[in-house]
Amino acid sequence: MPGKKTDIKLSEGEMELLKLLWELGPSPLSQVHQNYHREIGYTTIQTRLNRMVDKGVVTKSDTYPALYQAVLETGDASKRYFEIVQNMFGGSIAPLVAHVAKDRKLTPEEIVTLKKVIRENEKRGQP
Amino acid sequence: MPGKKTDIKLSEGEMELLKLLWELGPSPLSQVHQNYHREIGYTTIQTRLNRMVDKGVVTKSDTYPALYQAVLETGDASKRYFEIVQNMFGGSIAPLVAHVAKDRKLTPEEIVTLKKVIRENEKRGQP
DNA sequence: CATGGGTTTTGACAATTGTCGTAACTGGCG
DNA sequence: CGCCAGTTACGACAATTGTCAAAACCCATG
Repeated sequence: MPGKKTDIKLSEGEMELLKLLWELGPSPLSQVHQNYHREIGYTTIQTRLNRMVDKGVVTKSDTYPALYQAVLETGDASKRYFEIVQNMFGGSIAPLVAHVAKDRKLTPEEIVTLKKVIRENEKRGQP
Repeated sequence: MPGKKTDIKLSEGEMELLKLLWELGPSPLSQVHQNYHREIGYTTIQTRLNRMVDKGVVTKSDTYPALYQAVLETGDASKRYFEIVQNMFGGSIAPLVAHVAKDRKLTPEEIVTLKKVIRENEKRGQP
């Protein structure tokens, strides 16, 4: 299938809003604005959000205070970011993980997840 | 000290070139151009590179075929990317790793590194 | 030293993004 | 119903980025 989501391009600022929408869930502009991490014009957020609607990564309800909602799933964005990281580290995420781990402790959950990932990967490697 | 590197902003395309410069080492434009992963105008690369020189992340020798060289270290960019990823996943890289592992098999080296990271992290956690 | 082929400089232009101001619109309330 | 505060639609503008063409330049070689 052509015209996949693959070619949508989001800027960092848009990613920021996407993340915020994930956290907040469907929200009216006012809420997104209030929860934005820094001082910024109301219509600025509006414009950004609307551009995202155009790109199809966010939907806007037709209710009165319209609700904006992320369409793109966390996984999709994950993917996009992975592409960036991939490009950066030549595909190896180990250095990145090492870097992260050096800066802050991994949570138990993360460790569990990582271990599982490794285990499954090894298993898949030697059938 | 103010005006730190912290505030330089590189686009994805610029990061791409930075990465290429790390791989190639100091290189003349022609080389950077030849090694670019896709069809693109010679002067396009040049413009991008020169803009990076303006930003101070790349130097350009004054020799005849001028050599471009990355100033920013791998670690710095790593850090920058980490910041993005951090912002994205709320700091947890586990999902990212999982995603990567799902798409392609991890190399033995990566597994070793990851395991080590986990081990050290656990150790640090329970002194 | 004149030439021809890479190299560099210039200048341009479109698309994207960040940022708003302001005008138009909607709904509840007095 | 008419008004006010909040919401939305429009449109504007600067900065950044991607992309190049064309002119100007430099130098080894004939």
